[in-house]
Amino acid sequence: MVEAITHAGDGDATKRAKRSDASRQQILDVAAKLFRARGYTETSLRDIGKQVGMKAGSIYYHFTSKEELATEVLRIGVRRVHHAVVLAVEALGPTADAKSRLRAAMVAHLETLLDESDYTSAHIHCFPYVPEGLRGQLSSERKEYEEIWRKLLDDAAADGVLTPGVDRAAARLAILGALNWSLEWYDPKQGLPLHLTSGLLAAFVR
Amino acid sequence: MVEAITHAGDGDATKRAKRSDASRQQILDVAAKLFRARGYTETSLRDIGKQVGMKAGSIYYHFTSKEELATEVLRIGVRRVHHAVVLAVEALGPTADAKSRLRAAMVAHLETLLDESDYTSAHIHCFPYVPEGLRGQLSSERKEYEEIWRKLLDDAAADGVLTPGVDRAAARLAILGALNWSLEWYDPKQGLPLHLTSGLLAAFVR
DNA sequence: GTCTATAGCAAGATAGAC
DNA sequence: GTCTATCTTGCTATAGAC
Repeated sequence: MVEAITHAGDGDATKRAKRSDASRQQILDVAAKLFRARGYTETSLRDIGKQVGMKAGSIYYHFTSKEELATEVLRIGVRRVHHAVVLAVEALGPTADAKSRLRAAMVAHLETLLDESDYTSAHIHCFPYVPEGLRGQLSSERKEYEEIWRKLLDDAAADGVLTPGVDRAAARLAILGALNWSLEWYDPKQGLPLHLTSGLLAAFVR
Repeated sequence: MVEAITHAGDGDATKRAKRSDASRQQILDVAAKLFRARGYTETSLRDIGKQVGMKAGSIYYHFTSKEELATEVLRIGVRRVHHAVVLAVEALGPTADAKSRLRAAMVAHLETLLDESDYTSAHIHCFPYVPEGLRGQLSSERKEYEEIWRKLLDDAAADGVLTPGVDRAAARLAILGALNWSLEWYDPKQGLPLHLTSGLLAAFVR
C-alpha cells in the first residue's frame, strides 16, 4: 500500500532489492509507531523488537544502528507528506485557482500527519530531538518539501488572494506551524480537525 | 528579577523559605536552559550538575528526583507566560479594544517563549515527552492559561472583529500553534519574528 | 551543603551458535 | 535471519564521609 513511495528515489534499484524483506518493513512500521507515540530517545530497540517479535540484537541484521533506523523512518516521513500533497494538488487539474490548491495542500498535510502516516508524525514529533547528524541528512528532503509551500503562497500572492498585511513567509510559517502543532492536541476520537484547515484558509486567503 | 513569580501561588509562605537558596535557583536555571536546548530525556543530572558546578548526587539535596526538578521547571514555565500575557493585556487599560488586547497577548507570548524565559520554552519543548504523571500535575496550570486565550477570542468574536468563517476554537488553536511552533525555526540572530504576530493578527482579526 | 563511591538498572551494540 | 549471551557505557538514585 505504501512501499512504492517508501523507497522512491533511493537510486540503484538493482543492488537494493536484497533486504527489502518483510522483517525490515515490519521494523520500520513499528519504529515509526513508537517514535510517534513516545519519541526517539524514549523508544528502545528492545521495545521495537518486542512488538516486531524479535530480539533487539536481531534488528542489527537489518540496520547498522538505531540512528540509521531513525534516519530511514524520518526520511520516509517527509516523502510521504511531500507525495500526498503533490498528489492532492495535481488532482485538481491545471486550471484550479491558488486558493483551491492551498486548501488541498493543507488538508493533505493534515490527513497524512494525523491519520495516514506514523512515519510523518514520527518525523514531526522527533526531528528536534534526534542526533544532529541525522537532522543534517534530512535537510535536503525537508527543503524540497518546504519549496512546495513557498510556491503555493507565491501563487496566492500573485493572484492577489493573500490577506493584505500578511507577508508570504509569515503565512507559510503560520500555516505549517498551526498544522504541525495539531499533533499536540489531536484526538482521533474526534476525527480530523478540518475546522482548523478551513479556519486557516479563511484567515489567510480571501 | 523573576523570583517574585517563580514561587507565586505555592502557598504556605512560612514553611517554604528554607530552601529557596542560590544553589536551588541555579539548578533550576541550568535545568531550564538544558531542557530547552536538548529535551528532558536527553539532559542528564550530570550535565546539569556540571554547569552548576556541583556533582549530580548533590542535586538530590535540593530535589527529590529528576522528575520533581522537571515539574518545577515546567510549572514555572507556564506561570511565566501566563503572567507576562496578563501583564501585557492589563497594561493597555480597560478601554482597549479586542484587537489590541489580542495583539499584546500574542507579542507577550512570543517574547516570553523565544527570548525571555528558558522555563517557558522548556515547557513547550518538553511537555509531550515528560513522564505522564508530571503532565497530569501541570494540567490545571495549563488550563488556566488556555482560559485567557479563550476569553480573548470570545471578546474578539463578540466585537465582531474575528475574520468570518473562522470559529473561535480553530482560531485559538491556530494562533497558539503557530506561535509555539516558532520555537522550531526561531533564529536569535534574526531577532523576534514579529512579522509572525502581525501576520496572524491581520489574518484572524479585521 | 557538597563530596566520593557505588548500587542497580537499562541502553546500544557486538560475537558466535544455530 | 534470529537467538543467546555479553560488553560497555551512561543513567537515576542512595549512603555515608566531610
